[in-house]
Amino acid sequence: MTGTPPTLAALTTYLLSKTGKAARGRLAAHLSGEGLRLWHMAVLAALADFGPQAQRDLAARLVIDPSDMVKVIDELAAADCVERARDTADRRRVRVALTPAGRDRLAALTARAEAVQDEVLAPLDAADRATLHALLLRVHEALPAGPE
Amino acid sequence: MTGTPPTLAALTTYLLSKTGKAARGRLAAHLSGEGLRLWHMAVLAALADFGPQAQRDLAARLVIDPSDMVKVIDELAAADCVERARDTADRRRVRVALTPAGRDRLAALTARAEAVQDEVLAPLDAADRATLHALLLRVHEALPAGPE
DNA sequence: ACCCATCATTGGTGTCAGCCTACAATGGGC
DNA sequence: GCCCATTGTAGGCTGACACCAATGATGGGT
Repeated sequence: MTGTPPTLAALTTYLLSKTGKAARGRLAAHLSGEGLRLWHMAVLAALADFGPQAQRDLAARLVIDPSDMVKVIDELAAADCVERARDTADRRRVRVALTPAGRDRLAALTARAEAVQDEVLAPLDAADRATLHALLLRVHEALPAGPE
Repeated sequence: MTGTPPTLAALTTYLLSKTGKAARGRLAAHLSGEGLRLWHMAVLAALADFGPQAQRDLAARLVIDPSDMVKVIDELAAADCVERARDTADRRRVRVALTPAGRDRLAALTARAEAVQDEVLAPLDAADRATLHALLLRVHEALPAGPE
């Protein structure tokens, strides 16, 4: 079966959307096996890369609604991946920090993500993957921050 | 603000997912202005590329649930983009065909899609876009058909 | 001391995509 | 003629996602 209509396959954005969705879907499937969603991984990554943060700053950085961030942090805290502590200087703020367990969890998740990546990018050799990554990075950096 | 955590930006699949979502979102926004969704465009493209089809074959080709296909065709028919006709040989089947109006509509939509593409791929020159497209095409073709 | 802004939190809304069941009409094997 | 498979159709359910309003605690300016 010819599968995809050539009119669509000719659009780079279509391929981008389709392959991106495939990648996201696969990773999400793996994560849901552990009771996690993609936002959980994003939060863990942000904490690992940028250190402990006020909840609000985390939400702003990841461009997620603060009220949704609460739930994500709730679940991460329930899994001992994250610790909440009132900021002693400004007691309105809650400082969120990665626990050792959280760091391990993140390592395991990135390993899974790389496995998914190997699967999705199977037809490309190392050089191809590098150029693809570089191109996408340029596109991504030029994208406006928000979802729109 | 540093925006994206490096741990995530290092994953090609993350960039793929993010840029793909951006592209899809922008095009969807344009389409919704005309009361259409992405599936409508996909169906129009499939009809233009492969000719009139039984509804079931269309659904199988695009990997969409037949019951959802009904609604998409309903809306396309209401907009005079598509014609339904019972197959005279097998009266269970419905042959769906593109109308001239539908063909025009598709041309307008692909023009919009290319405009969105120009916007998203702004940081890349023509050569970069060509290599990106070629790489994505290889990845896409290697992807299994279904969503999983 | 007072007023307003900020922060985390709760809870609710709307949308959308994907999926699954039931059903009526039709076709085709036997 | 009978039984089962196929096709289009209708309807509803679910999970994810984004967004928004209200509230209680706190901070800080004046």
